[in-house]
Amino acid sequence: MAQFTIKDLARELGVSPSTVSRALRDHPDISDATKKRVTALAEKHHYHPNQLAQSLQKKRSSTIGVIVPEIRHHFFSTVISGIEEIAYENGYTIMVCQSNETLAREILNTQALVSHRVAGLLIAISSETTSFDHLSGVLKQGIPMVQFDRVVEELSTSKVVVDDYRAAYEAVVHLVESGYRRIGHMAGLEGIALNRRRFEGYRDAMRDNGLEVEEKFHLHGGYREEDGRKGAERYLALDELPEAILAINDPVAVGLFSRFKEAGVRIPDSVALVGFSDTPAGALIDPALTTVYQPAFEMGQTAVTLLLKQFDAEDDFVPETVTLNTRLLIRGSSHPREEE
Amino acid sequence: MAQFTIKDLARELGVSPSTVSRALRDHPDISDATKKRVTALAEKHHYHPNQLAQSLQKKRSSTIGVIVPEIRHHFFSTVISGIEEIAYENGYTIMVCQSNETLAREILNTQALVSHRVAGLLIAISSETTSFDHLSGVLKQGIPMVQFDRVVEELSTSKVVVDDYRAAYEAVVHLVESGYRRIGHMAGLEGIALNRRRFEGYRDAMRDNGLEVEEKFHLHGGYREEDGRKGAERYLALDELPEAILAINDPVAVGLFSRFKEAGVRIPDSVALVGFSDTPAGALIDPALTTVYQPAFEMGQTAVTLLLKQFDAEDDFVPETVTLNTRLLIRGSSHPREEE
DNA sequence: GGTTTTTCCGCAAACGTTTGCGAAAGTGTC
DNA sequence: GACACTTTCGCAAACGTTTGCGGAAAAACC
Repeated sequence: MAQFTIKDLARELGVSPSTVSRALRDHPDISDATKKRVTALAEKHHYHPNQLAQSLQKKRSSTIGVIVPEIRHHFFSTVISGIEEIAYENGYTIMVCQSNETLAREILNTQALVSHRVAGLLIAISSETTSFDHLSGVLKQGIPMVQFDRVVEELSTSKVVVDDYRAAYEAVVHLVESGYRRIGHMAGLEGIALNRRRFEGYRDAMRDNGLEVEEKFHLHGGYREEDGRKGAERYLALDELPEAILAINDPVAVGLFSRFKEAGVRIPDSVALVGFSDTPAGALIDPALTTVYQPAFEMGQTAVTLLLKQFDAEDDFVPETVTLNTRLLIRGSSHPREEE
Repeated sequence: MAQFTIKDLARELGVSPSTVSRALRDHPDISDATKKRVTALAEKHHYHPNQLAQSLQKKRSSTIGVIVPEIRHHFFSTVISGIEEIAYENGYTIMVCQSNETLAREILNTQALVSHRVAGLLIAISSETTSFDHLSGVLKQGIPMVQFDRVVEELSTSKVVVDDYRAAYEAVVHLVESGYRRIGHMAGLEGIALNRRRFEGYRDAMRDNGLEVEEKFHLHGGYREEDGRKGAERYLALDELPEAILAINDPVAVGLFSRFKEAGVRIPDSVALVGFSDTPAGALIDPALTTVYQPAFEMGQTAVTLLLKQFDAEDDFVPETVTLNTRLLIRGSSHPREEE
């Protein structure tokens, strides 16, 4: 009924628990004969070691903690998928928490994971996270940590990011080459490094092409489709629309798209759109959304890999930042402008 | 540097570990004075109990295991989100595994979670899962389990499902009322209860409306968009197309949609489409996809709730099956047929 | 002031492992 | 047959908790 333990095996075999333990771990001190007896019985009873006891004793668990803003967002669930994949291959299981984009929950999440003595922590911070005490706390406890996607630069950890600056820059160049000049930017919240980098890419690309950033076309908002719709409202309330908009991500772009469409604004004839991160939805809207593809699955894989590397390094470890390549997927929503 | 323990607190305060433990848990045997001293110091050192040790000692962990076919699928990541939400509120953290739709990994997943001595298990089985020894094994170990979405009827556990039969039935009725008669069904794999129930709903609705199920319009395939595209190929290879197709889920419907669109088949004029489960993509394609909305988030919430209920029940527990309501979202892809 | 009761706390065992150390056999050497 | 090794195993402590039990001191009773 209950769980089978080493002691039970030991009793049944008439040996000591330590012998069973060593036999199972193939310790040279144990004779082949008893090893066979032990493994046979273990097999028979479907014995699996209690990871809790094992972790406690070894002071090292086989669990990796993951904190993301929202599990159900396509980008993050894909990252998690990638994380699980590699973690699984290396004998780790993952504990997943979501901060719901709030700092308070993020703090509680980290505490919970520390309490569970995870071997390491993978995190993409919430949009509210501007103080990092909870994270440096984790580091101080000696728990390895890797940040991905949304990272705080100040913290000395490994990081996996994409080159947001370059991605945004290239997206704008593409728009310019397609004939769009008055290009707006529907940005995320201010103060977030990722948003700032994308803005800078946008700004510099504009400047380098002799174009001016028109402040009225530069809005701030959240990360969801709903925020995109709200943004569209604000654009519609202006006396004129930009020729193109670079959105902070795909959901926002889709929000802009659907609200614009309702309002009778034609895409891309009246307003061209470019998003970030290739959600499946983007490929299906009509016209399809031009977007910066971000390798979410690979990002998850890379994050764990860096963490595992840190596990092995122990002493001579130096944080590493991996920048993954983005790819601009050019589709209908930024179709070259017909000359007029 | 390392983790702070009860012993450290005890030493620093000059009391015994047991006193610290009791003080932290507000045991009446401890005086208010020492309770204050203990909690103050614990606060100061950011002490958090080691869950591993706690679980080991209490023989009861605060972790809930979750196994889904694929984390990155919208439906499942939404379910997981719902699970995490309620689990979090009740002081549980979740361990997430994906079976990648294979039985082999599902078995390893269950073993890993049993090894971690999860308090309970939530599972949606893989499409390969036709033998259940690994699951009955879990039950035999005394670990409570709740199945959701894809369930195996034979197992005596609580379940959360939607009424697939009725949902499919209603979808077909809607198509019939919209003027479609020769209705095909792009089904999932055979042998899966869920697929069978949807098929039966489809079949009975056809029969009750005096229509015939035409076998050539009844195809089997997987769950992904790609499978939908393959299905479309097979439909296109027929000498004629059905007037409408009920797809096993949204990704498949979207796959049908995009392949049909490429082939110049007009939706819904030539072929009407109905999907299952309301992925965001469905709302965005043009025409938007008529679909059976499945309350994924709520399904996750309900599953944990049932599990928690079972935790409390202990002795007098009887498995319970909750059937959540679906809702047919009628959109453009099944627009009433113009009379000819 | 003696007895009983109450208050407060510590000892020790336990949860299921792992591991250093020591000890009992067996093996080999001269 | 004495000695030194080698092989094979068990004892016991430890990981960080919790908890039954008992005991010392304080409080309460007559």
